[in-house]
Amino acid sequence: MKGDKNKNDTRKWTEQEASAWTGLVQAQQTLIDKVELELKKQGFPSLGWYDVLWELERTDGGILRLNDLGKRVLLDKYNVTRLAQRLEEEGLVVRGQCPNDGRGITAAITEKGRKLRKKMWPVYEKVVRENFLCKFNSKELKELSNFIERIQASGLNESLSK
Amino acid sequence: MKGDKNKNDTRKWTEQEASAWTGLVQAQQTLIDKVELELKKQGFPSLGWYDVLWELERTDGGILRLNDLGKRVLLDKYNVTRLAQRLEEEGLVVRGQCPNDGRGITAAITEKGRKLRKKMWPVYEKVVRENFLCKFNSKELKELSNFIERIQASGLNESLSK
DNA sequence: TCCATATAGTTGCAATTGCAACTATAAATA
DNA sequence: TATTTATAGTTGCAATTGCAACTATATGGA
Repeated sequence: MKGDKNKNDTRKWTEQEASAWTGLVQAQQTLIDKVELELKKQGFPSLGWYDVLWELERTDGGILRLNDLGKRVLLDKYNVTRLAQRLEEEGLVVRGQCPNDGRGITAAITEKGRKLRKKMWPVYEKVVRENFLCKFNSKELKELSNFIERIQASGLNESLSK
Repeated sequence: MKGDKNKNDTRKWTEQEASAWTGLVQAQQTLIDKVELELKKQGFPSLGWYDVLWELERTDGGILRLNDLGKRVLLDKYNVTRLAQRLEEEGLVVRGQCPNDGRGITAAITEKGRKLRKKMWPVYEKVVRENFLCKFNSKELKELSNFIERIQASGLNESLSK
């Protein structure tokens, strides 16, 4: 552990590297912005709400612990707490005690929640299709997916906590 | 405009489509989260601050109008106003009147701003390299870039404003 | 069993973001 | 030139997010 300073040290990026990274960030951000804009334009809640409703709906029984929910939608726990609160205030979700674990709180999607999600879907799907999916054929989509999976595969030695 | 309802209408997504989209969103989010976490851990300001400083620094003269700045970092105008304020409070940027246009406000990076950005860079670059760049060789990176560019190429008929 | 530590969730407060209304200058046009 | 319309930026207020401290239950030993 001595003279290996420039092993993984700062380097100036190649054009390729810079464009891949900034492109990835900006493309995703722009897509998300478009989805959010369209949802709002049509009077729907944000994508964050959609994500939670969808994660619940796709789960057996439509119920999840806040903790699990948070992991799936990449939210910090304090934000899960509050989002669940807001969703409950709107009647889209019901909170309850977790049966096995005295610490656990569950969120279950309601009928109203399911209906709302279903109405939001076409709006969401249309934006993503027209701005993303439509640009790739099936083979390309697979290649892209493979690249992306590689990104997600955990890093060198990074902790995966969150 | 009559019976063309299901032309671009909602469809259920294929596995491929779903995984490409959610993968893209989650991968980018996870990467950004890691960068933010590491910056914070080392006592630096957020990525948003970095982006602004970098856009200024890479510009001739280190100066930009808030409007242009906002476009480059994908921020809404009211957020640019405020971010510029905060950066100025920290002495990282100086605001001024735009010479040509009476409405315009400029932001110029200061020496302190340049120094800070330079110190942040290795932290930022390390996270991106170890979690993203290192997973692709040069050829793959080029392919990925090409895919991403295709996403960015404006959609069917979308307005590009923002 | 008792204690230390880890995990789940909540909450107060500060910072940031989003929305809508507002001011001021520029540009277009009659 | 006078008038309308578009653009640049700001600001008050509400909603959301981030941080840190806190409560309560679980879990793993001594």
